[in-house]
This record gives sequence, C-alpha cells and structure tokens, in this order.
Amino acid sequence: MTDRPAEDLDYLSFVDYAIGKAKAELPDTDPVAMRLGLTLHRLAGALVYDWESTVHRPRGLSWGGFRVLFVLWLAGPLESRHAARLAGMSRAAVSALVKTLERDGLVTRTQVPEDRRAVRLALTEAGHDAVTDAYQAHNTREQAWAASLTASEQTVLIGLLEKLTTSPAAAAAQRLA
Amino acid sequence: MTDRPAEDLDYLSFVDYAIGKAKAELPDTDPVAMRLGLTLHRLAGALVYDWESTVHRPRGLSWGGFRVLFVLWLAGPLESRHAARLAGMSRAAVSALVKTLERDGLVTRTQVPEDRRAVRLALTEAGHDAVTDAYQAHNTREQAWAASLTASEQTVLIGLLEKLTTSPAAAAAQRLA
DNA sequence: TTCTGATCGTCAAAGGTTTGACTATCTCGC
DNA sequence: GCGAGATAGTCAAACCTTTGACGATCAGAA
Repeated sequence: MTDRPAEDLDYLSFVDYAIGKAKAELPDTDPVAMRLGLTLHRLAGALVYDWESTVHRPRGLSWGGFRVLFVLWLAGPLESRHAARLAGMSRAAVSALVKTLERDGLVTRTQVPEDRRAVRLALTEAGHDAVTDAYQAHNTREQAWAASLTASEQTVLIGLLEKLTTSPAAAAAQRLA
Repeated sequence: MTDRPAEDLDYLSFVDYAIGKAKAELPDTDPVAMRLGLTLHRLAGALVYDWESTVHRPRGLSWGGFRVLFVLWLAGPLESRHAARLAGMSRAAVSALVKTLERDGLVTRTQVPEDRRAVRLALTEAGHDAVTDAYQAHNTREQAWAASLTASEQTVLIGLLEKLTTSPAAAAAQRLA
C-alpha cells in the first residue's frame, strides 16, 4: 500500500479513502455501515451549518434558540419540560435559552397554577413574528436542498430515514431519556 | 382547528403535527422539504448521541477528539490545517482538541521543516490503539443501525445522501470554507 | 396525615465550538 | 532582495450544551 498524498483529499474523497484504509486495518469493519454513518453525519452537519449561518445567526437567533421558538410556535404554549423533549435538548438547555429569549421579548414565562414547580412558556407577538420570518427562510433553504432530488427520490429518502429513526437501534439510543 | 394536546406528542409524532401546523400558518411552506430536514436532522442527532454516549465518552474521548484521531488514523500524519478540513472543523478547534490529545499521549506535534508556521500531527502508538479500539466499537454501532435496512435499501439510502452532499445547495453551503 | 420517592426548573462546572484578532512565516511580483 | 498580501497556528471571548446537584413541589402508600 503506497502512501498516497492523503493531504490533498477533500472531505468527500476522504470517505472513499477512509473506508479502504479502515477495512485494511480492521477487517471486521462493515464498509457499507461505515459509509452510511460518515455520509449521514457529514450531510446533517452541512445542513445545520447552512441553516445557522444563512438564516438564524443573521437574525440574531442561535440554533438552539430557534429550535425552542419553533416548538412553541407549532405546539403552542408548553411547560418547559415538554419543550425540551420536543426540541430534543435537556431541561437545563431550555432553561438557559429561555433566559435569553425572554430578555429579547420573544417568549414569556408564567407559573402553572396546577403545578407550582412548572413554568409555562409561550411566544410573544414578537416571538411569533420572529419565528415565522425565520422559518420561512429556513424552509426556503430546505427546498433548495431538496430540489436536488426528484419527487420520488425525496419520498424514498424520507421513508428510509424514518425507518432508521424508528429502528431498534434508535430506540436503544433513547436520546436524552 | 381544535387544540389537540400537543404536550403529549413525542418527537416523532411531533413531525407530522408540526408539518400540518406550519402549512396552515405559512402556506408557502414545502411540507416534503420540511419533513426531509426534520427527519434528517433528528436522525443524525440520535446517531451522534449514540456514538458519543456508548462508545467515546466511556473511553475518555470527546466526539471532537475522536474525529481528530480518526482522520489521523486513516489519512496518516497531517498538518493541522488538513486535519481540520478533513474532520470538518475549524483550525482553532483542532488546536484546542490536540492540546488535550497531546497531554493524554495520543498525538504528537512536530514542526514541519519546510514551513515553520506549520505543525505536523501524528498518532502515537497509544493513540493508534485508542482509535482502533474506539472505531471498532463505533462501527459495531453503525452496523446495528444499518441492520434495520436491507442491503439494497442501504445502497439506495447512501446514493441519495451522496446526491444531496454533492448538490448545488451543498456547494453553496461551503462548510468552514 | 405523614413520609418516601419522584419530578420540576435552575444553577454551577466542565467542556466543546466558532469567530475574530494576533504573531510569525511564507509567496510572489517588482 | 524586498515589500504587500496571504496563510498557519494560537489565543481570547462569547456562546451553547451536558451532567450532576440542589431546593421546591407533587403523588401515592401506609
């Protein structure tokens, strides 16, 4: 195995190179699973980077802050723990993010009468305007990405992603359980 | 539209609920692109969380630290900037991570004779052992995820993900360009 | 009623990441 | 040569996120 100039690779060609090398060093490696993991992770990273840098940061929102606004927008007023579950983050993260969102007048925090431990989060009118404006641009970016696939390819891709999402491995992962 | 108890949703059923609500509020929303973005992002998050919590953190590696070891393992010794590009992170992040990896005896930093600004990163023997042990477990998790799909489904999924990765939208995103 | 265990939101600590600035160094045209 | 601009790695600042701990509160059994 001659030493090709690995320095000249970009991330994409690195995937092919890496799979060959890994298989040579660890013969038990499953190259298809490896490619799936690498490609999925890289694509998601590029998506989030795109959303964050072109849509949310220019509007003064962090990616986490947008996710909180997003779930409040679509699910309606929520107790903090439910917002955390739907947004896929810890209760502590919601608590920290809401501090900023409340300061910026986008979210209100009110006590829940039935449970004095709980806090109900709700969008203000400014918060509603901010999240609809941001999501409109966000969805425009999503459309730009999706446009690379035909309609049937999009359907197939979504089906396969959802199959993975509901797989036993996903259930075992139990994110932020 | 009666107010269903959105609080009782889990993340998965939230996707359906969210798409309906968003379409109602912002008619220009593309529901397929929205589902693609949500599903892809959620799946990748679950994957990374699984890798990090079951494989890397128990071995004393951060997710970022593993990614640096991973590219050095497969691409061989690299200048810091190349490691950053292949690992998909900033030069500053590599610099910070290598500080820890060097302290733990997993990576060495040596001056490059031809360019006195540059630093060449290389795995130590302990680093090589650490990354092969970690990646073996990592790939085992990847196999567990991939096992939910048939071989041909895996092939189709990888093809579609790579098509998105090489799309114009991805090129425009230019992550960490 | 009272006690035990679970749950809620928050905080502090630790760690990771990015951006932007900075110094040192290289490259290329003159 | 030499000087302007580009580049490498590092640092500081800011921000986000997780974990673990805590006080307050709730729920259910004896």
